Amino acid sequence: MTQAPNDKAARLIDVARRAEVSRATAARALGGYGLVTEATRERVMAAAAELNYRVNELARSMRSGRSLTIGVVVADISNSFFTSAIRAIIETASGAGYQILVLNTDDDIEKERNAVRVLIEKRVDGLIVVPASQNEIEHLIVQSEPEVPVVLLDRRVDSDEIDFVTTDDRAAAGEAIRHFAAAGHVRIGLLVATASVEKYSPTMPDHVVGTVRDRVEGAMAAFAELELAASPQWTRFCHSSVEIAHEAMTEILTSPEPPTAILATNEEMALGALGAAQELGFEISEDLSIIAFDEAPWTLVFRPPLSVVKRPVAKLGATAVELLLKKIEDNSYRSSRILNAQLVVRQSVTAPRAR
Amino acid sequence: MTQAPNDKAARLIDVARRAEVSRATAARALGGYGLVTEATRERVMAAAAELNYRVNELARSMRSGRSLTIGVVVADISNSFFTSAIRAIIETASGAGYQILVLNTDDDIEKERNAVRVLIEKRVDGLIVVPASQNEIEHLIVQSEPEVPVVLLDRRVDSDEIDFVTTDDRAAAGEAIRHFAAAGHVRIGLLVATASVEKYSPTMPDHVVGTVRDRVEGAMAAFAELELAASPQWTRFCHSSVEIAHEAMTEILTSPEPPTAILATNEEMALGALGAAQELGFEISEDLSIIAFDEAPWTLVFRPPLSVVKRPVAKLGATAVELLLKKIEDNSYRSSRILNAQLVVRQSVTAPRAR
DNA sequence: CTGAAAGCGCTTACAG
DNA sequence: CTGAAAGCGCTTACAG
Repeated sequence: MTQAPNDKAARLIDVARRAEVSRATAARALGGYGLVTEATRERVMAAAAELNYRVNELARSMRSGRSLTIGVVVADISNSFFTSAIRAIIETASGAGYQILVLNTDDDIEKERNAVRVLIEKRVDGLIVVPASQNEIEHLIVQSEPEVPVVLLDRRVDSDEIDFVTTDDRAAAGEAIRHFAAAGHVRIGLLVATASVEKYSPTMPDHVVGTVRDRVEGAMAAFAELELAASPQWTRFCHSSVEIAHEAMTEILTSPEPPTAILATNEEMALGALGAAQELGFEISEDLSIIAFDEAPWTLVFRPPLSVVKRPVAKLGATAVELLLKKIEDNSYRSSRILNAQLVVRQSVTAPRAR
Repeated sequence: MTQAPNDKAARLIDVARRAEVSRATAARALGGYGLVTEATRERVMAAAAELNYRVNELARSMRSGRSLTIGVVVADISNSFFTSAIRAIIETASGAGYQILVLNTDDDIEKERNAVRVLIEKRVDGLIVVPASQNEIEHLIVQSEPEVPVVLLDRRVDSDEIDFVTTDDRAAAGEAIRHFAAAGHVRIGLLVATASVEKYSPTMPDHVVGTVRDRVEGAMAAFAELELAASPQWTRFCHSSVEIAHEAMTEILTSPEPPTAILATNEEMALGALGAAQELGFEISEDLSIIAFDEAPWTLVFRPPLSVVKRPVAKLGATAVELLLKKIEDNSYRSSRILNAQLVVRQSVTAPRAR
């Protein structure tokens, strides 16, 4: 009777030998499928336990053609919004027996391409991607035959060929602007995070992802509707980093006629805006009202508590996984979701100080 | 001449046939090893490109016995400290050709056991773990034959058998306490995060991880040295959540003789402490001085800017990977690291208000 | 320089 | 109810 060699992990065949059955029978007993007598099953289980047998999922995946692994390509793992999404993704996926391979791109399209390639080589069953660019998306479409299902998270692009899960940021941005206007603001600025620019710029760069465009257009539509001016003087498109947002905000606030309110489209923008404003001696809400996208945990504890656009981040992540799993089941399945975002009014917006 | 079937991914054999060579030759050309004539190599590369060939890493891993994957089991992916560590882990690992499988445990020991089992079944080459418990660590030691190398991140346990990378939190906690004392504080409280308690408790639970003990002992040693009382009245051991820290802090601050200073051992504790203090009308620094572990991005923008114990989080993550890779190379390699932490003095500590 | 063949550890039709 | 055998897609000694 052969024992498992001591220096190697026990294999199915070691278990089978110890239980004195064939590999097929051992596999059936262990897998809990097919027909096995109770006595045989117990013998196999005992042998497996004694040998501390762990199935080799690599081999299983080879055979079955499914790796039970989902690749997640995220633009910015430092951002707490994406972290929360990843948390939900991990939870939902592991509930369905899938594990998560995470790659970070820092919004670099080259890293994104590379990440997708690596994940496909690892034979992930599907991909959840927060894309860096609106137009450089070939690697997300034609990646391989057979197609690996892809769902975009948070950001959508203009291709009909890729499904996405995002929030209604157009409406949310409009609501934020209307909230500022209702408080009496007429000079309202935008600090917009986008991967499409190196540092920052007063005009919208080409090829920003749909989500960024939505936010800007939502704001612009509200400006038009309220007959408010939207001056490039008050707006900056920034690479998503606190430092760059800080610089951009400093420029805005030191301009001749600075805005009295600012909409920051993510956590980094908010942190940069707040840092710059405080550095220049602006009191938040009295001198500068602010609304930030995403309910980062600190926004509640900040004084004054920040009014935020709250997006259902856990649901976003969970929905992306659910959609992806359906696409994995049925490769012709197509569906995208737009979840509602909601303005949470706290205390960072007040009437502008009389001049 | 056979073509790759249209509905399936091209395999090595499809490339080989198209280039009219054997699989062995195609593999050598593609892999860039062994001997191949330039002409053959080009033919193979061309065929691979035409068929959009992607090597199947699953098969490669089976054959080579290395999955080029590292498993990361993290206790709390919402905590920005761990997120930053993961970021560094991903970066360092992918630089060395390894990918990262991330599982989250919410500090639940059962989830941790399960995570380790799943990762071993996926045949990860090594494991980086932020362990939930000090004593329930069998699953980290005897997990399988041959042993899968493990490096603990941030938290260490008392076993000599497991390597770890952590920071010198004993010294850091002592320094924080001395800083409070130097400002004139005599009633100093501790808000200590630990997975070893359901909600919160004034006494140290059994089996807290070494890192937690270090922080407490570092503080206690400083108290003794300074001849300061350490009252359980001012201290709570909390499950690592903002809500629970908030509750615990409320209890502390509403006690007859509340502390004038508080050391919060992570981001959640800090957020909870701040929330509770503000809710009760305590001015931060005037009524309650505070030092928090870890330099979360918001601590700089908070008013007053928070004094923090800054730990080299990126280096922690990178070092864990480096150490793990060495252990993967040489399974007898043993090494642990304790990196320096540093008190960053900002403005959240001032003299206690005269009573 | 190139190819035939074995083998990594599984699962699953097929036969009995 | 159980087993012998093929095959998933690679790589690598071995032979030529």
